[in-house]
Amino acid sequence: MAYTYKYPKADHTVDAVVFGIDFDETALKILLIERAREPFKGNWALPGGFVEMDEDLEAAVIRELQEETNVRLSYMEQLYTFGAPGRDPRGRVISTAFLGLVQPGHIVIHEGSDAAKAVWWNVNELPGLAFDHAQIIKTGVQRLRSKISWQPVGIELLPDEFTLSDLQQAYEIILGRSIDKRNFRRKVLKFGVLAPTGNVRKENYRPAQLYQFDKKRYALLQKQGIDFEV
Amino acid sequence: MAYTYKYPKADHTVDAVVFGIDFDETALKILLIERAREPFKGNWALPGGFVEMDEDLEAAVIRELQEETNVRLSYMEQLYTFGAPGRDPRGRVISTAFLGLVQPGHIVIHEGSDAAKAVWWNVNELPGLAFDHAQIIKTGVQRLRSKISWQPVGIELLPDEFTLSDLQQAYEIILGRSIDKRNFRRKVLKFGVLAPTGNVRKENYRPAQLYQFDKKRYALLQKQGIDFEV
DNA sequence: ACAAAAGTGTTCCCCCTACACCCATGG
DNA sequence: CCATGGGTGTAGGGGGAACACTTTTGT
Repeated sequence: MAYTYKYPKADHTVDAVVFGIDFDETALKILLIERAREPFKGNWALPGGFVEMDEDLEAAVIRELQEETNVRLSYMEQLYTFGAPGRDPRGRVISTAFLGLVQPGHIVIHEGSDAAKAVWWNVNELPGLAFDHAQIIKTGVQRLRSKISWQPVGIELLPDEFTLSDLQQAYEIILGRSIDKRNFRRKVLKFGVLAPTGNVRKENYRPAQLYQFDKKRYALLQKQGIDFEV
Repeated sequence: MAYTYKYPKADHTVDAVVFGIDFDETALKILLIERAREPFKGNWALPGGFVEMDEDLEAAVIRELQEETNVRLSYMEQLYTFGAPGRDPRGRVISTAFLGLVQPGHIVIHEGSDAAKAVWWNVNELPGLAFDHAQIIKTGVQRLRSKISWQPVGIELLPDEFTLSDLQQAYEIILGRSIDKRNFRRKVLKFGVLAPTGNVRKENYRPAQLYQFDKKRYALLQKQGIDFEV
Protein backbone atom coordinates (compact mmCIF):
# COMPACT_ATOMS: atom_id res chain seq x y z
CA MET A 1 0.00 0.00 0.00
CA ALA A 2 1.30 3.43 -0.90
CA TYR A 3 0.20 6.99 -0.39
CA THR A 4 0.59 9.54 -3.14
CA TYR A 5 0.40 13.29 -2.76
CA LYS A 6 0.67 16.23 -5.11
CA TYR A 7 3.27 17.90 -2.92
CA PRO A 8 6.06 16.48 -0.79
CA LYS A 9 5.28 16.21 2.90
CA ALA A 10 7.33 16.33 6.04
CA ASP A 11 7.17 13.67 8.70
CA HIS A 12 5.98 14.52 12.16
CA THR A 13 7.44 13.00 15.27
CA VAL A 14 7.20 13.51 19.00
CA ASP A 15 10.00 13.38 21.53
CA ALA A 16 9.81 13.11 25.29
CA VAL A 17 12.08 14.94 27.70
CA VAL A 18 11.29 13.00 30.85
CA PHE A 19 12.73 14.11 34.15
CA GLY A 20 12.91 12.24 37.38
CA ILE A 21 14.71 12.92 40.61
CA ASP A 22 17.05 10.36 42.03
CA PHE A 23 17.18 11.02 45.74
CA ASP A 24 19.90 8.47 46.36
CA GLU A 25 22.28 10.09 43.94
CA THR A 26 20.92 13.59 44.56
CA ALA A 27 20.64 14.09 40.84
CA LEU A 28 18.23 15.17 38.16
CA LYS A 29 17.84 12.33 35.74
CA ILE A 30 16.57 12.17 32.21
CA LEU A 31 15.30 9.16 30.34
CA LEU A 32 17.24 8.17 27.23
CA ILE A 33 17.12 5.21 24.91
CA GLU A 34 19.80 3.58 22.88
CA ARG A 35 18.57 3.56 19.31
CA ALA A 36 17.98 0.11 17.88
CA ARG A 37 17.76 1.26 14.26
CA GLU A 38 19.29 3.63 11.78
CA PRO A 39 19.79 6.50 11.70
CA PHE A 40 22.02 6.91 14.72
CA LYS A 41 21.77 3.21 15.55
CA GLY A 42 23.54 2.60 18.84
CA ASN A 43 23.45 6.26 19.80
CA TRP A 44 21.57 7.72 22.71
CA ALA A 45 18.40 9.65 22.01
CA LEU A 46 15.16 10.86 23.52
CA PRO A 47 12.28 8.41 23.49
CA GLY A 48 9.85 9.26 20.72
CA GLY A 49 8.67 8.37 17.27
CA PHE A 50 6.26 9.00 14.47
CA VAL A 51 2.78 10.34 15.07
CA GLU A 52 0.00 8.15 13.75
CA MET A 53 -2.51 9.71 11.40
CA ASP A 54 -5.48 9.60 13.75
CA GLU A 55 -3.61 10.25 16.96
CA ASP A 56 -3.26 13.35 19.07
CA LEU A 57 0.29 14.54 19.69
CA GLU A 58 0.00 13.92 23.42
CA ALA A 59 -1.32 10.42 22.76
CA ALA A 60 1.62 9.76 20.49
CA VAL A 61 4.22 10.60 23.14
CA ILE A 62 2.46 8.54 25.73
CA ARG A 63 2.28 5.58 23.35
CA GLU A 64 5.91 5.85 22.33
CA LEU A 65 7.02 6.12 25.92
CA GLN A 66 4.99 3.08 26.75
CA GLU A 67 6.45 1.10 23.87
CA GLU A 68 10.02 2.10 24.47
CA THR A 69 10.35 2.42 28.19
CA ASN A 70 7.09 1.57 29.94
CA VAL A 71 7.53 4.57 32.21
CA ARG A 72 4.41 6.13 33.70
CA LEU A 73 4.29 9.92 33.68
CA SER A 74 2.73 11.96 36.43
CA TYR A 75 2.71 15.11 34.33
CA MET A 76 3.19 16.22 30.77
CA GLU A 77 3.18 19.47 28.85
CA GLN A 78 4.15 20.52 25.37
CA LEU A 79 7.64 21.96 25.25
CA TYR A 80 8.58 23.21 21.79
CA THR A 81 8.48 22.19 18.16
CA PHE A 82 11.76 21.69 16.37
CA GLY A 83 11.49 21.90 12.61
CA ALA A 84 14.76 23.04 11.09
CA PRO A 85 15.36 21.40 7.72
CA GLY A 86 18.26 19.01 8.03
CA ARG A 87 17.76 18.13 11.66
CA ASP A 88 17.06 14.51 10.62
CA PRO A 89 19.16 12.72 8.00
CA ARG A 90 16.12 10.80 6.75
CA GLY A 91 14.60 13.95 5.32
CA ARG A 92 12.29 16.66 6.60
CA VAL A 93 11.12 15.71 10.04
CA ILE A 94 9.34 18.11 12.32
CA SER A 95 9.30 17.10 15.94
CA THR A 96 7.19 18.33 18.80
CA ALA A 97 8.92 17.81 22.11
CA PHE A 98 7.11 17.26 25.38
CA LEU A 99 8.23 17.75 28.94
CA GLY A 100 7.37 14.89 31.24
CA LEU A 101 7.83 14.26 34.95
CA VAL A 102 7.80 11.02 36.87
CA GLN A 103 7.61 10.17 40.53
CA PRO A 104 10.48 8.21 42.03
CA GLY A 105 8.29 5.15 42.55
CA HIS A 106 7.61 4.91 38.84
CA ILE A 107 11.17 5.16 37.71
CA VAL A 108 11.35 1.46 36.89
CA ILE A 109 12.00 0.74 33.26
CA HIS A 110 10.84 -2.23 31.28
CA GLU A 111 12.61 -2.47 28.01
CA GLY A 112 10.44 -2.11 24.98
CA SER A 113 10.52 -3.05 21.37
CA ASP A 114 11.83 -0.06 19.45
CA ALA A 115 14.61 0.74 21.82
CA ALA A 116 17.59 -1.42 22.49
CA LYS A 117 17.49 -0.20 26.05
CA ALA A 118 16.27 2.66 28.15
CA VAL A 119 18.36 4.22 30.90
CA TRP A 120 18.15 7.12 33.31
CA TRP A 121 21.04 9.52 32.77
CA ASN A 122 22.30 12.20 35.04
CA VAL A 123 21.48 15.49 33.34
CA ASN A 124 24.96 16.78 34.08
CA GLU A 125 26.71 13.79 32.59
CA LEU A 126 24.98 13.19 29.31
CA PRO A 127 26.46 11.13 26.48
CA GLY A 128 26.60 12.30 22.88
CA LEU A 129 23.10 12.46 21.50
CA ALA A 130 21.39 11.72 18.20
CA PHE A 131 19.73 14.40 16.06
CA ASP A 132 19.35 17.77 17.78
CA HIS A 133 18.37 16.10 21.03
CA ALA A 134 21.03 17.87 23.04
CA GLN A 135 19.35 21.14 22.18
CA ILE A 136 15.91 19.76 23.00
CA ILE A 137 17.13 18.66 26.40
CA LYS A 138 18.63 22.07 27.03
CA THR A 139 15.27 23.63 26.26
CA GLY A 140 13.63 21.14 28.61
CA VAL A 141 15.95 21.91 31.50
CA GLN A 142 15.38 25.63 31.04
CA ARG A 143 11.63 25.11 31.04
CA LEU A 144 11.74 22.99 34.18
CA ARG A 145 13.84 25.57 35.96
CA SER A 146 11.61 28.45 35.03
CA LYS A 147 8.46 26.49 35.67
CA ILE A 148 9.50 25.71 39.20
CA SER A 149 9.64 29.37 40.14
CA TRP A 150 6.12 30.28 39.16
CA GLN A 151 4.22 27.05 39.59
CA PRO A 152 4.16 24.59 42.43
CA VAL A 153 6.23 21.73 41.13
CA GLY A 154 6.72 18.80 43.35
CA ILE A 155 3.66 16.66 43.37
CA GLU A 156 4.79 15.23 40.05
CA LEU A 157 8.35 14.58 41.13
CA LEU A 158 8.02 13.38 44.69
CA PRO A 159 6.56 10.26 46.20
CA ASP A 160 3.10 10.54 47.74
CA GLU A 161 4.55 11.09 51.17
CA PHE A 162 7.72 13.08 51.60
CA THR A 163 9.61 15.20 54.07
CA LEU A 164 10.30 18.89 53.76
CA SER A 165 13.94 18.02 53.30
CA ASP A 166 12.99 15.88 50.30
CA LEU A 167 11.09 18.76 48.78
CA GLN A 168 13.92 21.16 49.38
CA GLN A 169 16.35 18.70 47.90
CA ALA A 170 14.21 18.48 44.78
CA TYR A 171 14.37 22.23 44.37
CA GLU A 172 18.08 22.33 44.99
CA ILE A 173 18.70 19.60 42.45
CA ILE A 174 16.65 21.31 39.78
CA LEU A 175 17.92 24.80 40.42
CA GLY A 176 21.48 23.65 40.96
CA ARG A 177 22.11 25.69 44.08
CA SER A 178 21.51 25.44 47.79
CA ILE A 179 18.62 27.09 49.58
CA ASP A 180 18.32 28.29 53.18
CA LYS A 181 16.36 25.70 55.11
CA ARG A 182 14.34 28.04 57.31
CA ASN A 183 13.37 30.39 54.51
CA PHE A 184 12.42 27.51 52.28
CA ARG A 185 10.15 25.96 54.86
CA ARG A 186 8.41 29.17 55.76
CA LYS A 187 7.79 29.99 52.15
CA VAL A 188 6.57 26.61 51.08
CA LEU A 189 4.26 26.24 54.04
CA LYS A 190 2.75 29.68 53.49
CA PHE A 191 1.16 28.52 50.26
CA GLY A 192 -1.00 26.11 52.16
CA VAL A 193 -0.52 23.23 49.74
CA LEU A 194 1.19 20.99 52.22
CA ALA A 195 -0.53 18.93 54.86
CA PRO A 196 1.28 16.78 57.42
CA THR A 197 0.12 13.19 57.14
CA GLY A 198 0.81 12.53 60.78
CA ASN A 199 3.28 9.86 59.85
CA VAL A 200 6.98 10.17 60.32
CA ARG A 201 9.86 8.70 58.45
CA LYS A 202 12.38 6.93 60.64
CA GLU A 203 15.52 6.52 58.70
CA ASN A 204 18.48 8.00 60.46
CA TYR A 205 18.50 9.69 63.77
CA ARG A 206 15.62 12.06 64.41
CA PRO A 207 12.40 11.08 62.57
CA ALA A 208 11.05 13.52 59.98
CA GLN A 209 7.48 14.62 59.59
CA LEU A 210 5.87 13.39 56.39
CA TYR A 211 3.73 15.65 54.23
CA GLN A 212 1.47 15.28 51.25
CA PHE A 213 0.07 17.77 48.78
CA ASP A 214 -3.46 19.08 49.05
CA LYS A 215 -4.45 18.28 45.49
CA LYS A 216 -7.30 20.76 45.28
CA ARG A 217 -5.21 23.65 46.45
CA TYR A 218 -2.36 22.44 44.27
CA ALA A 219 -4.51 22.54 41.16
CA LEU A 220 -5.72 26.01 42.09
CA LEU A 221 -2.21 27.38 42.50
CA GLN A 222 -1.11 25.69 39.32
CA LYS A 223 -3.83 27.54 37.47
CA GLN A 224 -3.25 30.90 39.10
CA GLY A 225 0.49 30.79 39.04
CA ILE A 226 2.53 31.66 42.07
CA ASP A 227 5.65 33.56 42.82
CA PHE A 228 8.18 31.15 44.17
CA GLU A 229 11.55 32.71 43.79
CA VAL A 230 13.35 30.58 46.31
CA MET B 1 4.71 15.37 -10.45
CA ALA B 2 3.66 13.27 -7.52
CA TYR B 3 5.17 12.11 -4.27
CA THR B 4 4.63 8.63 -3.00
CA TYR B 5 5.24 7.37 0.52
CA LYS B 6 4.90 4.06 2.25
CA TYR B 7 2.87 5.59 5.06
CA PRO B 8 0.32 8.40 5.09
CA LYS B 9 1.65 11.76 6.21
CA ALA B 10 0.15 14.75 7.91
CA ASP B 11 0.46 18.25 6.54
CA HIS B 12 2.28 20.89 8.48
CA THR B 13 1.19 24.50 8.58
CA VAL B 14 2.10 27.62 10.50
CA ASP B 15 -0.27 30.26 11.85
CA ALA B 16 0.51 33.73 13.07
CA VAL B 17 -1.12 35.38 16.07
CA VAL B 18 -0.06 38.95 15.42
CA PHE B 19 -0.82 41.63 17.98
CA GLY B 20 -0.71 45.36 17.62
CA ILE B 21 -1.89 48.17 19.82
CA ASP B 22 -4.27 50.74 18.49
CA PHE B 23 -3.72 53.83 20.60
CA ASP B 24 -6.59 55.72 19.00
CA GLU B 25 -9.11 53.10 19.94
CA THR B 26 -7.26 52.06 23.10
CA ALA B 27 -7.51 48.46 22.03
CA LEU B 28 -5.44 45.34 21.50
CA LYS B 29 -5.78 44.31 17.89
CA ILE B 30 -5.13 41.07 16.12
CA LEU B 31 -4.52 40.50 12.45
CA LEU B 32 -7.04 38.31 10.65
CA ILE B 33 -7.62 37.45 7.03
CA GLU B 34 -10.76 36.56 5.20
CA ARG B 35 -10.12 33.24 3.56
CA ALA B 36 -10.15 33.31 -0.23
CA ARG B 37 -10.36 29.54 -0.66
CA GLU B 38 -12.01 26.48 0.73
CA PRO B 39 -12.22 25.26 3.37
CA PHE B 40 -13.86 28.03 5.34
CA LYS B 41 -13.89 30.29 2.27
CA GLY B 42 -15.17 33.71 3.32
CA ASN B 43 -14.52 33.03 7.00
CA TRP B 44 -12.05 34.86 9.18
CA ALA B 45 -8.85 33.10 10.10
CA LEU B 46 -5.29 33.63 11.25
CA PRO B 47 -2.75 34.32 8.54
CA GLY B 48 -0.72 31.22 7.79
CA GLY B 49 -0.20 28.36 5.43
CA PHE B 50 1.79 25.31 4.47
CA VAL B 51 5.43 24.92 5.35
CA GLU B 52 7.72 24.35 2.37
CA MET B 53 9.96 21.32 2.44
CA ASP B 54 13.24 23.17 2.79
CA GLU B 55 12.00 26.00 4.93
CA ASP B 56 12.34 26.64 8.62
CA LEU B 57 9.11 27.07 10.55
CA GLU B 58 9.92 30.68 11.40
CA ALA B 59 10.71 31.41 7.78
CA ALA B 60 7.39 29.93 6.76
CA VAL B 61 5.36 32.24 9.02
CA ILE B 62 7.26 35.26 7.87
CA ARG B 63 6.73 34.34 4.24
CA GLU B 64 3.04 33.67 4.69
CA LEU B 65 2.57 36.92 6.54
CA GLN B 66 4.35 38.73 3.79
CA GLU B 67 2.23 37.10 1.12
CA GLU B 68 -1.06 37.60 2.83
CA THR B 69 -0.76 40.86 4.67
CA ASN B 70 2.61 42.47 4.05
CA VAL B 71 2.86 43.32 7.72
CA ARG B 72 6.34 43.73 9.18
CA LEU B 73 6.88 42.11 12.57
CA SER B 74 9.09 43.59 15.24
CA TYR B 75 9.14 40.37 17.23
CA MET B 76 8.23 36.73 16.91
CA GLU B 77 8.31 33.63 19.06
CA GLN B 78 6.91 30.16 18.82
CA LEU B 79 3.62 29.79 20.66
CA TYR B 80 2.28 26.25 20.58
CA THR B 81 1.65 23.36 18.20
CA PHE B 82 -1.92 22.30 17.59
CA GLY B 83 -2.27 18.82 16.23
CA ALA B 84 -5.59 17.31 17.19
CA PRO B 85 -6.92 15.00 14.49
CA GLY B 86 -9.99 16.58 12.94
CA ARG B 87 -8.98 20.20 13.50
CA ASP B 88 -8.84 20.68 9.72
CA PRO B 89 -11.53 19.25 7.41
CA ARG B 90 -8.95 18.61 4.67
CA GLY B 91 -7.35 15.85 6.70
CA ARG B 92 -4.60 15.63 9.25
CA VAL B 93 -2.99 19.02 9.56
CA ILE B 94 -0.59 19.88 12.35
CA SER B 95 -0.08 23.58 12.86
CA THR B 96 2.59 25.43 14.76
CA ALA B 97 1.37 28.81 15.90
CA PHE B 98 3.63 31.82 16.38
CA LEU B 99 3.16 34.94 18.43
CA GLY B 100 4.06 38.14 16.60
CA LEU B 101 4.12 41.78 17.60
CA VAL B 102 4.07 44.88 15.43
CA GLN B 103 4.74 48.52 16.10
CA PRO B 104 1.93 50.98 15.41
CA GLY B 105 3.80 52.53 12.48
CA HIS B 106 3.85 49.20 10.68
CA ILE B 107 0.21 48.43 11.06
CA VAL B 108 -0.52 49.25 7.44
CA ILE B 109 -1.79 46.32 5.47
CA HIS B 110 -1.28 45.65 1.80
CA GLU B 111 -3.56 42.97 0.59
CA GLY B 112 -1.86 39.89 -0.67
CA SER B 113 -2.65 37.03 -2.97
CA ASP B 114 -3.90 34.18 -0.83
CA ALA B 115 -6.14 36.24 1.36
CA ALA B 116 -9.22 38.04 0.18
CA LYS B 117 -8.41 40.75 2.69
CA ALA B 118 -6.56 41.34 5.89
CA VAL B 119 -8.01 43.40 8.74
CA TRP B 120 -7.08 44.33 12.29
CA TRP B 121 -9.71 43.13 14.73
CA ASN B 122 -10.27 44.19 18.28
CA VAL B 123 -9.37 41.18 20.41
CA ASN B 124 -12.50 41.66 22.48
CA GLU B 125 -14.82 41.75 19.48
CA LEU B 126 -13.72 38.87 17.34
CA PRO B 127 -15.84 37.33 14.59
CA GLY B 128 -16.45 33.62 14.21
CA LEU B 129 -13.21 31.93 13.24
CA ALA B 130 -12.16 29.10 10.96
CA PHE B 131 -10.58 25.87 12.25
CA ASP B 132 -9.54 25.99 15.92
CA HIS B 133 -8.24 29.51 15.52
CA ALA B 134 -10.33 30.87 18.37
CA GLN B 135 -8.44 28.57 20.70
CA ILE B 136 -5.11 29.52 19.19
CA ILE B 137 -5.87 33.18 19.76
CA LYS B 138 -6.85 32.48 23.34
CA THR B 139 -3.50 30.79 23.86
CA GLY B 140 -1.78 33.78 22.28
CA VAL B 141 -3.50 36.31 24.52
CA GLN B 142 -2.58 34.28 27.59
CA ARG B 143 1.03 34.12 26.48
CA LEU B 144 1.20 37.84 25.83
CA ARG B 145 -0.27 38.60 29.26
CA SER B 146 2.11 36.34 31.08
CA LYS B 147 5.06 37.42 28.98
CA ILE B 148 4.53 41.04 29.88
CA SER B 149 4.99 40.38 33.56
CA TRP B 150 8.42 38.81 33.38
CA GLN B 151 9.95 40.35 30.31
CA PRO B 152 10.17 43.93 29.23
CA VAL B 153 7.58 44.14 26.50
CA GLY B 154 7.08 47.45 24.82
CA ILE B 155 9.82 48.04 22.34
CA GLU B 156 8.01 45.74 19.97
CA LEU B 157 4.61 47.32 20.43
CA LEU B 158 5.36 51.02 20.70
CA PRO B 159 6.64 53.57 18.22
CA ASP B 160 10.30 54.53 18.46
CA GLU B 161 9.48 57.54 20.59
CA PHE B 162 6.71 57.39 23.11
CA THR B 163 5.51 58.91 26.35
CA LEU B 164 5.27 57.14 29.66
CA SER B 165 1.51 57.43 29.36
CA ASP B 166 1.71 55.53 26.07
CA LEU B 167 3.68 52.77 27.71
CA GLN B 168 1.30 52.59 30.62
CA GLN B 169 -1.63 52.51 28.24
CA ALA B 170 -0.04 49.58 26.40
CA TYR B 171 0.20 47.66 29.66
CA GLU B 172 -3.34 48.53 30.64
CA ILE B 173 -4.69 47.44 27.29
CA ILE B 174 -2.90 44.11 27.41
CA LEU B 175 -3.61 43.35 31.03
CA GLY B 176 -7.16 44.65 30.86
CA ARG B 177 -7.01 46.70 34.03
CA SER B 178 -5.86 50.10 35.17
CA ILE B 179 -2.53 50.74 36.87
CA ASP B 180 -1.52 53.45 39.31
CA LYS B 181 0.42 56.10 37.42
CA ARG B 182 3.00 56.88 40.08
CA ASN B 183 3.80 53.28 40.88
CA PHE B 184 4.01 52.41 37.21
CA ARG B 185 6.47 55.19 36.44
CA ARG B 186 8.71 54.49 39.40
CA LYS B 187 8.83 50.82 38.58
CA VAL B 188 9.45 51.16 34.89
CA LEU B 189 12.14 53.80 35.31
CA LYS B 190 13.94 51.72 37.91
CA PHE B 191 14.85 49.15 35.30
CA GLY B 192 16.98 51.68 33.48
CA VAL B 193 15.78 50.71 30.03
CA LEU B 194 14.18 54.05 29.29
CA ALA B 195 16.03 57.14 28.17
CA PRO B 196 14.40 60.53 27.56
CA THR B 197 15.04 61.64 24.02
CA GLY B 198 14.86 65.30 24.97
CA ASN B 199 11.93 65.80 22.67
CA VAL B 200 8.41 66.41 23.82
CA ARG B 201 5.11 65.61 22.28
CA LYS B 202 2.75 68.56 22.03
CA GLU B 203 -0.69 67.25 21.46
CA ASN B 204 -3.14 68.44 24.02
CA TYR B 205 -2.45 70.70 26.90
CA ARG B 206 0.77 70.02 28.74
CA PRO B 207 3.54 68.54 26.55
CA ALA B 208 4.82 65.09 27.44
CA GLN B 209 8.43 63.95 27.63
CA LEU B 210 9.31 61.42 24.94
CA TYR B 211 11.34 58.32 25.73
CA GLN B 212 13.05 55.58 23.81
CA PHE B 213 14.34 52.18 24.82
CA ASP B 214 18.00 51.54 25.48
CA LYS B 215 18.29 48.54 23.18
CA LYS B 216 21.37 47.06 24.81
CA ARG B 217 19.87 47.14 28.26
CA TYR B 218 16.59 45.93 26.82
CA ALA B 219 18.21 42.87 25.30
CA LEU B 220 19.97 42.15 28.57
CA LEU B 221 16.77 42.28 30.60
CA GLN B 222 14.98 40.19 28.03
CA LYS B 223 17.58 37.51 28.48
CA GLN B 224 17.70 37.66 32.26
CA GLY B 225 14.00 38.00 32.78
CA ILE B 226 12.57 40.57 35.12
CA ASP B 227 9.88 40.73 37.71
CA PHE B 228 7.32 43.17 36.50
CA GLU B 229 4.11 42.49 38.34
CA VAL B 230 2.50 45.86 37.78
C1' DA C 1 -10.77 80.85 34.33
C1' DC C 2 -11.12 76.31 33.38
C1' DA C 3 -10.38 71.78 31.39
C1' DA C 4 -7.23 68.17 30.54
C1' DA C 5 -3.36 65.49 30.80
C1' DA C 6 1.61 65.50 32.77
C1' DG C 7 4.15 64.96 36.49
C1' DT C 8 5.64 64.16 41.37
C1' DG C 9 6.52 61.81 47.24
C1' DT C 10 5.45 59.61 51.27
C1' DT C 11 3.86 56.26 54.50
C1' DC C 12 2.89 51.73 55.83
C1' DC C 13 3.33 47.09 55.73
C1' DC C 14 4.65 42.83 54.18
C1' DC C 15 7.85 39.76 52.76
C1' DC C 16 12.46 38.52 51.66
C1' DT C 17 17.13 37.82 53.52
C1' DA C 18 20.59 36.62 56.44
C1' DC C 19 21.84 34.15 60.13
C1' DA C 20 22.78 30.04 64.58
C1' DC C 21 21.24 27.12 67.80
C1' DC C 22 18.49 23.23 70.07
C1' DC C 23 16.13 18.62 69.38
C1' DA C 24 15.38 13.73 68.70
C1' DT C 25 17.28 9.59 67.68
C1' DG C 26 20.77 5.71 66.58
C1' DG C 27 25.05 3.94 67.26
C1' DC D 1 28.10 11.10 74.54
C1' DC D 2 28.59 11.94 69.98
C1' DA D 3 27.21 12.21 65.24
C1' DT D 4 23.57 13.23 62.11
C1' DG D 5 19.92 15.28 60.09
C1' DG D 6 15.28 17.59 61.81
C1' DG D 7 13.41 21.51 63.29
C1' DT D 8 12.78 26.48 64.84
C1' DG D 9 12.80 32.60 65.32
C1' DT D 10 14.13 37.21 64.68
C1' DA D 11 15.84 41.66 63.25
C1' DG D 12 16.59 44.72 59.43
C1' DG D 13 15.82 46.43 54.99
C1' DG D 14 13.72 46.89 50.49
C1' DG D 15 10.11 47.17 47.70
C1' DG D 16 5.20 47.04 46.61
C1' DA D 17 0.60 49.28 47.37
C1' DA D 18 -2.30 52.92 48.38
C1' DC D 19 -3.12 57.52 48.01
C1' DA D 20 -3.85 63.48 46.12
C1' DC D 21 -2.16 67.50 44.65
C1' DT D 22 0.58 70.77 41.60
C1' DT D 23 2.10 72.01 36.89
C1' DT D 24 1.72 73.12 32.19
C1' DT D 25 -0.65 74.10 28.32
C1' DG D 26 -4.81 75.06 25.08
C1' DT D 27 -9.19 76.99 24.67
